[in-house]
Amino acid sequence: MSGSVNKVILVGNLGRDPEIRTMQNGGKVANLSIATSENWRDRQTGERREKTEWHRVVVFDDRLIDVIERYVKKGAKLYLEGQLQTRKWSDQSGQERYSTEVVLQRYRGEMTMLDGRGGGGGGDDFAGGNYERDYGGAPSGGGSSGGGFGGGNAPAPGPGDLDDDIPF
Amino acid sequence: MSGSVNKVILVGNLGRDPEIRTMQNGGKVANLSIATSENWRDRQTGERREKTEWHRVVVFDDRLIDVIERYVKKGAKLYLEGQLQTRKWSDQSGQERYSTEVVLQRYRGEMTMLDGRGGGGGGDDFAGGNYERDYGGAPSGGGSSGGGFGGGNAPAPGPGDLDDDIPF
Amino acid sequence: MSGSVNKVILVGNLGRDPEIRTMQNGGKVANLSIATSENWRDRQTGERREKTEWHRVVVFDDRLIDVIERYVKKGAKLYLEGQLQTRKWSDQSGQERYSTEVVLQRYRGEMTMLDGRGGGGGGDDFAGGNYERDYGGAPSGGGSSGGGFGGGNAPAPGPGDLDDDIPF
Amino acid sequence: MSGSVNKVILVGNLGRDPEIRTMQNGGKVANLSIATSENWRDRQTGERREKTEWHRVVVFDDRLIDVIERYVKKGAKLYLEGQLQTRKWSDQSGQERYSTEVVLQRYRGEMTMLDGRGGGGGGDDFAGGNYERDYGGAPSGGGSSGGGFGGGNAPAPGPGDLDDDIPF
DNA sequence: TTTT
DNA sequence: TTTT
Repeated sequence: MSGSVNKVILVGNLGRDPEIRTMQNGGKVANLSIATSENWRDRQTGERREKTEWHRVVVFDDRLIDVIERYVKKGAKLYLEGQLQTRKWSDQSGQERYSTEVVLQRYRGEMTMLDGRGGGGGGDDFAGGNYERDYGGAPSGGGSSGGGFGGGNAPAPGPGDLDDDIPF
Repeated sequence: MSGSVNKVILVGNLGRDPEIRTMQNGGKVANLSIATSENWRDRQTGERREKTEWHRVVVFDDRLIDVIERYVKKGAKLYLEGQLQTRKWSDQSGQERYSTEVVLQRYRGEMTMLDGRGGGGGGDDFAGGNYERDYGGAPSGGGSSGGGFGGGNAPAPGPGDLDDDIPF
Repeated sequence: MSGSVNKVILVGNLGRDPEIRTMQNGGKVANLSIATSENWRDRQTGERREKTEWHRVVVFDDRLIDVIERYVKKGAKLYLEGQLQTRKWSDQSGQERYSTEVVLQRYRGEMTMLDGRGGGGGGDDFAGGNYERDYGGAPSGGGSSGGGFGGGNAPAPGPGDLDDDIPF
Repeated sequence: MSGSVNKVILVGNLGRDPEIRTMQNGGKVANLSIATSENWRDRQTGERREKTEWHRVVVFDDRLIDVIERYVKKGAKLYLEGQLQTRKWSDQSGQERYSTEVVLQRYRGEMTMLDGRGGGGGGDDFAGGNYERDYGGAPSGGGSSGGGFGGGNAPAPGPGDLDDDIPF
């Protein structure tokens, strides 16, 4: 189908350490179990209640997996963006089962660490967060610049040279 | 847990008409089956391929369900925003099964119709789309207004009085 | 227009304490200045670079503002979800100026605190994050439940009773 | 900063044809003007009101610009995902001005056409929507597969072979 | 102005 | 300037 979007955004904490395996083709897969929860006051009883939801997350992006291996542990708080996928599998008795996962693939998912962790180790090429934004190349060309829409846009200032003094 | 986010955004088409039921408590539930898909060219074979993903969507918001009943049919293209929920149930043989759904609840979900449909049937209080933004009350208070951040913000212009002539 | 979506999602840190004012109508407004940034390695020079973007955020939701007043300080990391709005104003010389802001209104915005802070000050009815999910009422009715789609959905288990033992 | 997210999601219609220019470096830039709006009933007067918001969108991704050149015209409905950027410029009188835009860069933005248009012309490599998902390569490896989390995940079924018969 |  |  054309014209579709399939996007999941999660912020939550890992319930256990990531599980990382190598596939036959040499690629890696990381499985994460992440919890989100919500609190509310019960209208009837006035009591405070909480409901936790657990999400299966599967990462197929080797660069993200590098970061996961180095920095992501049980308890870590993550921002994750991926796609919903339901896959069929057969249980031990041969019955068809379905499992729905949040899948992160290269260029189709993002991961950002939200606690201070990371950065600790000598990892030169990863400074403690937001790996996704680091895939290479300048993030921009950024400057559409120029004044009016359709006016002569400027040369392309490049990131880092224009927004350090916004007055608010 | 505090500090969590659980959000799903889907744009896709309904694979069948919505199924709407009334619960014991009088509330309604709508079940939608929505497809998203992606296309890509296979690097090996050079062939074009497509993969369709089906999503179970459950709506608990009576206002959205009103709209669904009136305007949403098989084939309709929708923007949906909800939360991931996995629930346990027992199959006929007593085995535990899990099902993951995208759940829209009041104030915790959005639905917008993306084809021209709707609006057709004299519906005064719904003009063909974006029901979510219609929950009542002015959408704004809108005007933070005033010039500088922290400067004296103005009275609150209210929606509709300021953006009809943006020069781009 | 029908069929439109206007959504901004930010995760970043406050560059200064929130500014909160009371409007003529008695409602409150909070102004936040939040930074996001991205890092990348320059392909030419091989140097690491960073670009910071500052965002004006305006909150019109008194419940969120209560939380902000109590818990949100300079340096705090927040998840914010709101809408883009551009408003016109006149500078001291009478010139028309435009300012674009991320606006959070009630039921049309979310805020979640992402650092351990909050919860500190005896606040019984707010436990350190995710205020948005706390607007009242059970978050669910949650249980579509039942087995098959269209099958007889169950009574509505309610949050909190089903997902503490998902086996993954 | 590490740990930040800067994301804008828009669904709306183009108010005019895209403006496409070639930069000095040979890259292209597309400027789009897209409208979103919301409707609500005024609580005081009971009247229906509508507020339209206009957004400046700047696209730096040549692949998306190819699609825009071929298929995107005034009136087109689009799903767009990009980042907020505010840039400084000087007006004719030398005054500093700021302009906030939604910027789509390669691998950091998405665009999906939401009306039936496109696909018309012989465009073999683009079938009428969702260009973003077409960047190349299989979208997956898709199959984490296997039964349990941490259990031996299967070979990687690949997209397209498993979900045409999900029973809901 | 934040943060790492 | 769009769209309904």
